[in-house]
Amino acid sequence: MSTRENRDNQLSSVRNALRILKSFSMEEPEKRVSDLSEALELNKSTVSRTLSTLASEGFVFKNPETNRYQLGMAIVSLSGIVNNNTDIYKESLPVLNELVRTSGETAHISVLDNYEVIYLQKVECNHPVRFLTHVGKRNPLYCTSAGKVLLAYAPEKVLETVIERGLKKYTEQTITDPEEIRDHLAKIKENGYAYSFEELSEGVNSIATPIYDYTGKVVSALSVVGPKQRIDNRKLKGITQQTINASKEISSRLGYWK
Amino acid sequence: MSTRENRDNQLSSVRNALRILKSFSMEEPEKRVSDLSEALELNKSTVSRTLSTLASEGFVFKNPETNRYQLGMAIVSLSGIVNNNTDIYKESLPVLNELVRTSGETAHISVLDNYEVIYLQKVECNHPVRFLTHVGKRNPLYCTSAGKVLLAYAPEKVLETVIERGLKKYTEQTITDPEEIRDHLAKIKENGYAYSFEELSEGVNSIATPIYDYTGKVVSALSVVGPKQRIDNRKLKGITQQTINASKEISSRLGYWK
DNA sequence: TCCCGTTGTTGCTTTAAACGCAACAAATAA
DNA sequence: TTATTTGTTGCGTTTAAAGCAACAACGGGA
Repeated sequence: MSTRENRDNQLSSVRNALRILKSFSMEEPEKRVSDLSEALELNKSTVSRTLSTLASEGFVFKNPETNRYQLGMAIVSLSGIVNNNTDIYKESLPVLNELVRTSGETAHISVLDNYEVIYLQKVECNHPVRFLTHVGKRNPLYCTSAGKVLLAYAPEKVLETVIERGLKKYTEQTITDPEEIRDHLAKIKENGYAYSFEELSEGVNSIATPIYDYTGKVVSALSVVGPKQRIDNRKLKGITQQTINASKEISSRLGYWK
Repeated sequence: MSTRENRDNQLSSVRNALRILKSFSMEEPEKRVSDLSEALELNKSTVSRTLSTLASEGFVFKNPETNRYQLGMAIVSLSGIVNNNTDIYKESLPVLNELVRTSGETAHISVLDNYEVIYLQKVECNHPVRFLTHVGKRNPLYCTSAGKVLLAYAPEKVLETVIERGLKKYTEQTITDPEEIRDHLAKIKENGYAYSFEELSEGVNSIATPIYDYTGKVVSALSVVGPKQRIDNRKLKGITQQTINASKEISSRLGYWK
């Protein structure tokens, strides 16, 4: 999990800028000054000047056709640096490709960040069902298979915080009882893999396993996601085993011996 | 090219924060407060407080082992949004894969940003020669094949600026004469493809072709890069044709009809 | 292991810079 | 076209960022 301390003693104009950047989303990739001004409760002029600064450094880009702002290429430059310095990123791609080939489903690598699961890498299968997830997407920890794996191996304190923040019921299957989650995570640690059967989205199942680094710490999760029609009882065992094998392969590439 | 105007009328603390983010690189992915303070000529306390703010929003991450700062996951989240809203990104992957399979060399998609070429996407070949480029990497426009393609089809003003900024001689083959570059780019536009024979790095050749969007504008370049031993006279014509075909395929997927 | 040099953070004061207001310009809608 | 909403900029006020310095916390070396 990342450091989110020191809420005080911070630079408010920088915070404004970062909040502006974060307010862009897959659904709303283009924003206007007024939108941001209203949403973030900042003065129009503050937003305008902040965007101007962000634009001058390439973090946002003013679309000359729509006159709206969108995220800029500086973001891409920086993400390339993050990726290349995340060992998991480098080592996992060939293994992911192979897993997608054998399982026939989309696979992801994800890590825990700020009490959420964030997808670092994705290899899509050929089936036309798409865009459930994307690189950079964040999801809750307690109702995705990858999130549950990460949560199961994370310090107890993380689970406490997740529970404190509330367990929202996304579907009929979402576990919202703190005690039930605790038992569930204990079992995941026992088994070495996690399932999510429609716990976040109706009709979507997934399987996840932990990835260890050379220190023996769980640093990320490998997950296979697909519609429940394809990830069904008949195929479950096979895909689970393939996922376990793949995560063992990635772990060993990261220097984990066991 | 992106907007880099309004050097005045900007928020200096935001600029500091963005400069700090940009100072991370592939070679130096971890930075200390003092490093940044010295490099950017900012007071230690300013850097410390800025980093603290960046950390609280997840843009940097304080490595608890080394006590150094590195780029954070918020960057990855945002880059996912940029990618998914760049049409080229979505449409090019399968074509790139096929091109890498047939040509046997690494292929990239790149765009022009701030008078540089930036690589948006990369599919690596199986050969063990690696890490010449990476997603997010920036290179000069005038001595890479992708850069020259983008430059050839960009407004004249861009070339003017590039020349004004100076044409650094990276190798014996780098073109540093403004008149020569003009003629060279004119020929590229005539041919519809560009070569770079060791113009940026000794021993590295590349081939690039333009990608058009539905408005008929060149929005990006497709390039194939490899060591000169493999991209030699014998193979050049074949790979050039494959690259042309692939870029036509991507262009048509973007709605370009011709 | 201990020590010393270097580094990171924080309180406080000064000063500079960010904010809000308002007016103008520009774009969009009617 | 006009009317209305939206984006930018100048200016004065006020807040907040920068700099200094002290302290704490590492880290390297003996």
